[in-house]
Amino acid sequence: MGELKNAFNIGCPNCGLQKICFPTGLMRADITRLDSIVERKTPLQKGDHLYRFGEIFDSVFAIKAGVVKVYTLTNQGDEQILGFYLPGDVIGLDALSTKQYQCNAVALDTTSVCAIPFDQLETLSMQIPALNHQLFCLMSKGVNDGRVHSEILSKRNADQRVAHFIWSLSQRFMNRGYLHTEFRFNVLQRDVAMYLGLTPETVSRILARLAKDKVVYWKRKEIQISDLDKLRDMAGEKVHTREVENNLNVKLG
Amino acid sequence: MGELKNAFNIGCPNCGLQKICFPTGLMRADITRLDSIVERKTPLQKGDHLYRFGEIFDSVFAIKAGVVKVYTLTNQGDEQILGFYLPGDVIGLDALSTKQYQCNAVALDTTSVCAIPFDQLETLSMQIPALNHQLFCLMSKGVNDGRVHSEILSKRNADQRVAHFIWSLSQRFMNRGYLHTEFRFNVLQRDVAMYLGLTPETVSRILARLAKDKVVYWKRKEIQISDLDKLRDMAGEKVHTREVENNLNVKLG
DNA sequence: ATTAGTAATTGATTCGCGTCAATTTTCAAG
DNA sequence: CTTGAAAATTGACGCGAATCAATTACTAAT
Repeated sequence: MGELKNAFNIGCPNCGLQKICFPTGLMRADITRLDSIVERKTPLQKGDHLYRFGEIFDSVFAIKAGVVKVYTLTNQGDEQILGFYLPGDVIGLDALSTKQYQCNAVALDTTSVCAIPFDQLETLSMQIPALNHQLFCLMSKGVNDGRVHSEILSKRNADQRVAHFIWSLSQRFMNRGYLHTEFRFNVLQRDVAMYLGLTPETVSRILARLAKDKVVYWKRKEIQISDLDKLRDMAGEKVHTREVENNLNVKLG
Repeated sequence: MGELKNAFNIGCPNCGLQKICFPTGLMRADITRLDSIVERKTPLQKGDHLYRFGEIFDSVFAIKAGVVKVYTLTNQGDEQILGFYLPGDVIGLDALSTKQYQCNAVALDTTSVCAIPFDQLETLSMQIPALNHQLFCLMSKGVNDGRVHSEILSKRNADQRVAHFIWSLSQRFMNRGYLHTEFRFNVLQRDVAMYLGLTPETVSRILARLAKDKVVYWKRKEIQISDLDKLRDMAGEKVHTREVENNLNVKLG
């Protein structure tokens, strides 16, 4: 009982997510200082909101366990889903410029988060250059993630979108040190469809085809990837060769 | 001659873009310190690149005059256009997390920019909290702009996309204190089409209809908006009422 | 275990926008 | 001014994904 109660109460210095969360690149002493301002919340149940559009921005959130969906409502009333966030991800930083949350964030599963009051975080980051830099990096990554999403939406067809989604999900599980060919992902296909700018029917048909072709099996909350290479190819993911990048690396005189 | 030569050499303290660029919210003395690290470049010609994908990130750029297109190349080789940037906009901040520029940035018109070496900017921002905060805000805005773009791409049809593009462009000219119903915008319709995830043919047809309906005339580099309200409606832009926001403003217990 | 409500599946049909093709217009270089 | 290449325009046609509709499979609450 006591153990269970404290399970979600592990501090930053002992957290398994240090490599991908805030503390990346911080000294041990600095992690302790960061830890001192972190508020560890009791776990959220499925359907609970972390924040809603328009609320006064006070904290950013680091996810320790579970899944969080970030979305807005269009004026026609339908959801625009902007992302699904996993343990180690930090959300809420986009509210900064307006001092109000610009989106809604809801737990899709039992979810555990750390809340970090932003004014304290900002004060602390003025004293710890590495923390400040880390904050910049997190936001910079947020911009880039949005760009990838835009590219998916504007350039790829339905098959590529679904393939890319599963492939990139797999990569995220891998980066976190989890099994990346077989994992639990408790998100409705309906939500994935919306995220990809597709309808549930289209996603369902594509998943049926992926199963028939023995590439991916996605049933209920379980995803199993049988042919990761084929999946990457279908996703149209570029293989990063240093050559290509260097050829483009022509300086402006 | 001497005047012309110095026209692009105005310092931050006298720059007309203070309200929308970096100096927002800074004290006069701080602006002077910022000014001291700014490198004012000679104007770029149409087609010149500010930076290219993969180059080592060293500076962010504030645009003083002209237009800059930011884009990437997909593995199929076609352009993914991520935005058009106007005077007062700051670009390059997304390169931060990887230390390499993640996009290409090219001048579409004679363009004047300030380059700000990022290591110096970061050092200075550690000494000036307001500057650090402003940097956070700029990046936060970048994230939100990306989200708006994603929403356009995933939820709106071709007519709404084009209408929204012109309307939002108009708003940006307004915010900069320029004429917002009649202005010069030296960007190819082909590029706008790519940005909107459409083909040039589709954009051309829609512009023809907008002209027939006496809403917008876009010929060559000139845009003239005759019916801004109609345009906003067509764009499907939500009218921000405080009521709606407050209704959503339900705190999590 | 039963049941009601939500999600997923599958098929038939529709339609918005892309593709292809042919002119016309624009713009920069000589 | 001339000329050639790039951009924009306009029309005909086809396809991919949305929509509509009906059935089946889950899930959670009684």
